[in-house]
Amino acid sequence: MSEGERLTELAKRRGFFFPAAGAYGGAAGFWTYGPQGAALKSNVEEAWRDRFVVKEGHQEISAPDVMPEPVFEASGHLDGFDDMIVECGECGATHRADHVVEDNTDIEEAESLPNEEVMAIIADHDIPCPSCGASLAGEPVENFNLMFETNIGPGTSSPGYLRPETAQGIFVEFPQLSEYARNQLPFGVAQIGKAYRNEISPRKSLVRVREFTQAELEHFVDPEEDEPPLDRVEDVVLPLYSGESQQADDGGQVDLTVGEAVTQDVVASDWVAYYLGVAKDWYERVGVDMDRFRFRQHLPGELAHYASDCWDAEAEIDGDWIEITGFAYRGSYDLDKHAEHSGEDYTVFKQYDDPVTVERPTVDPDMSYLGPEFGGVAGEVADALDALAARDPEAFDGDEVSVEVGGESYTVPVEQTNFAVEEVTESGEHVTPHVVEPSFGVGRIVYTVLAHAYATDEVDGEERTYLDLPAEQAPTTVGVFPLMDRDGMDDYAHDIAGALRAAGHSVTYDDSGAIGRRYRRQDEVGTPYCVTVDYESLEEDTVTLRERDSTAQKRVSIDGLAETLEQLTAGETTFDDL
RNA sequence: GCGCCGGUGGUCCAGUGGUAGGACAUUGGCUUCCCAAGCCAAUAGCCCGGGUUCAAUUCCCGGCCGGCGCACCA
Repeated sequence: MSEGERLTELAKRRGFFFPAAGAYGGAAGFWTYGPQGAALKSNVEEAWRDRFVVKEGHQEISAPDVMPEPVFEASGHLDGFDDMIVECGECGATHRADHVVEDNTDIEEAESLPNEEVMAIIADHDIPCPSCGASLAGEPVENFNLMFETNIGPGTSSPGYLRPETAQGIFVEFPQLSEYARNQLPFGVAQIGKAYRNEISPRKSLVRVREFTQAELEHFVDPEEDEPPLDRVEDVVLPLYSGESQQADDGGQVDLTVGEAVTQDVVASDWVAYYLGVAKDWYERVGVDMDRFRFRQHLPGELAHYASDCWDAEAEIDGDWIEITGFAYRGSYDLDKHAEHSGEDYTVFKQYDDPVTVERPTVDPDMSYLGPEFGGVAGEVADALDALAARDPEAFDGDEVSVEVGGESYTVPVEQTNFAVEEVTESGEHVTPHVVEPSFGVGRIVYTVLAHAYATDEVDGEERTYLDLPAEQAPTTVGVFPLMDRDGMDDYAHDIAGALRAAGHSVTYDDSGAIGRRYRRQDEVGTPYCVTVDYESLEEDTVTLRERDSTAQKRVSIDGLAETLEQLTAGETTFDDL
């Protein structure tokens, strides 16, 4: 059985995750997290929040899942997510229409052409189906959009879309968010939420799904000035698989510290390098096996439209590397787009320490001259003069100056332009922040953590399955059992379970079946500790504390039991030291 | 979306043109004072629709779901 298969089996049996709406046949790409899975996922999210929001001093928001169409016009998802598809009438295979055109003609960027035109090109060139060779001429070219569409309110006049990434919810609100950050760069805004993509074919359980949870951070920085606090992570070792290595015949993964990766320019962006370092430690914390983990650089052809450099965190399962996080330097792409489409201001005003005085060439053309002289183009001539002054002030050195408007040359006496060089005092400038984006796929991380935690060993000649989840992530912290369900041991155990719950622990009480069976149940859901009440407990107020991974037991006092568990799960003490 | 394979209690499987059986799990009881023990009992299933047939879980067609390959993965 593959790792994936045995995990899927355990996940369903123990309540981690299973296909949604199975009673109605299910819907591909949708999964329900059961009690254990929801708890694990929530713990992973909480650990992310702790590290990427709280510890970094960032802010978290929660934007809607549905946004109106213009948001996605601006973000590029309406076009970029919209694939042109042509279906072969012979074999039924579907192909990217723009791709078959590009592959069979000299035409580039066929995606930007209208569907009818692409269809005509296919017919003109009699392009064959890549699968079966039959002609695709005459087959309709249609759109397939990966976004789920809906209508906002009654009717269809106001289309909306389920967001295909949570990021746009942050970008679009930048003007407000900047205000809350007192317009001071840098600042980071995070969001944990659902995103939706109508994938053509969902695969591999939680890996490729149609509804998923993202944990994204958009760190807005001043590209001129802001530097990441690299000293905090410079010694973190990164397993890097660079684009260069991927393309080399004998290339492989190279371990470099964050500091080395930056000085050797393996990771181009210091900001990306910083977050690779932060993230590496975080993956280890939540239970990703570092022997099955790497950072892989996107190849040039793989880069998204907005990214200048991008690294993925990947985890290995069943021999496949799956992307669990993307680290992208998005530049000012997103804010520029929203500024352009919305007409709102997506910049911050950066005030200089000292105002600077600059010499600025200006013109103030005498329109009472230009008007009669040039008629309808007078305004354009004036604009051209203005632009020329900024570009080439020396053009105004002579008696006359010429500009071109609409292919015609217009000559104006310099005297009439009122050319001057003024001293202007500037107190600052408008800056469009650049964005550093670590984007985590929570479900994939949960899946990876489970796959990597899956372990078997032998206890008293019997095979045992357990999840060696980090205590912090485990759905349940402690199982509490009465050795026998009688003689007051049950009451005593109930009291302990109640006290531990009151102290904030996640507790499972179980009095069913033999004690060994109960241990194994908890092993399979990764519960790190079990407490058992026996006859001795009733007289001496002690219990046995059992550790999951070693199955070792120690007798401890019930006084301070909650604190002991707290220290164990926080890693402040070890079981061996008890 | 195309192709191949598959879909039987919660899980893993066996089996059959006359509506099914095991193992594990679950629940109750007995037993048992620390690692899935034993005994008794109970609960629980043929993915959906259509067709062929006296009769379909079984054969055929379509759908849905899953795995794999191709394509896709901004």
